[in-house]
Amino acid sequence: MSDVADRLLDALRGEGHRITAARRAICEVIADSHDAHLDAAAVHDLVAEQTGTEVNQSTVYRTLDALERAGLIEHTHFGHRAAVYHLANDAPHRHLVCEDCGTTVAVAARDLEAWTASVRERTGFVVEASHFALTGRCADCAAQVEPVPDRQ
Amino acid sequence: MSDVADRLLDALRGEGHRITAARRAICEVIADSHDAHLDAAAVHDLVAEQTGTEVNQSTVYRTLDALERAGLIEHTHFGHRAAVYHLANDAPHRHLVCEDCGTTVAVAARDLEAWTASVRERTGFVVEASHFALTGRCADCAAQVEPVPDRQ
DNA sequence: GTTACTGCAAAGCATTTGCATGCGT
DNA sequence: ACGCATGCAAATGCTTTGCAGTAAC
Repeated sequence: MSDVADRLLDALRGEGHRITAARRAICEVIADSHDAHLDAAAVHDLVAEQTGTEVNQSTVYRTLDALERAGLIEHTHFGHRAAVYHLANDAPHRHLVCEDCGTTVAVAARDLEAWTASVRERTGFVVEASHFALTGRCADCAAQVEPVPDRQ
Repeated sequence: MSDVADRLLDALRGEGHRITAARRAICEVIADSHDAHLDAAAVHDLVAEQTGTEVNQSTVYRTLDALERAGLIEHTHFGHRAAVYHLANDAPHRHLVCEDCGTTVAVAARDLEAWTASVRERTGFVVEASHFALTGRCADCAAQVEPVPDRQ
């Protein structure tokens, strides 16, 4: 269907993997989901919904793993919830997750660069902030905790 | 024993909680551990080692939870590993965890403030970066991946 | 015809919870 | 004596894994 799905499948094939109905279906869902952030359960459900293929959850995990090893997708941990997957070529961004309501906000990766660069210089540590989301409180929830937030 | 442990116990008592042998032992371990970062299993084991009291793991969790609700300790998630606990009055800092070897590095909280302030201004989101560690690669592991890291 | 992929079920890990007993107050 | 705190075991949620059958190459 979508050329994105084909690109994923071609890449898998290129790594010597076999193309199966399950993988085709999973790649289609991933390709269609665009910038949505799906967890493994969501991928499983969407595969059933969109393609009519019933794929075992283990297979979903294994396929997502294969796609990730191939550098095609990446996963991010949103707080305590299940890991979410997205295409690797999305615009680099960091995720902020509200600990109260679960709302997520994306911010451009670049804004953090000054800080990560200085950390790297001082400690040698290379921060890869995209794998784990940053947590905190969204505007609404922060307002509830602190009704009249001073602009500091 | 330590006055820190007594402070913890007093605070618990002040909140209407009962002081038991288990809580006394757990507070002693927490107080002694100072700036170490212990997970629930480590607390459990240290309690047995240091105080000779065999406390059930559930009790450890429940006591740590009580201490946290009272604002006496805080917990942080280090990557995929179990949550670690530390006294709440430690110097504010952020944790960097190496995804390869697990090494942790602490950096002062202040350095991130410029970024969190700008995020708050633009999106209203209040970043609380201490609850989840930031991940990446420590100097050694980064060097292995990229033998001659250019200083960018 | 290989052997990678799949489904299934079970295990893993950190953490939580229901319930009956026991101990602090 | 009242009821919170404990131990125990089971349940939870996400993810991984062992195994035998099946299908892709």
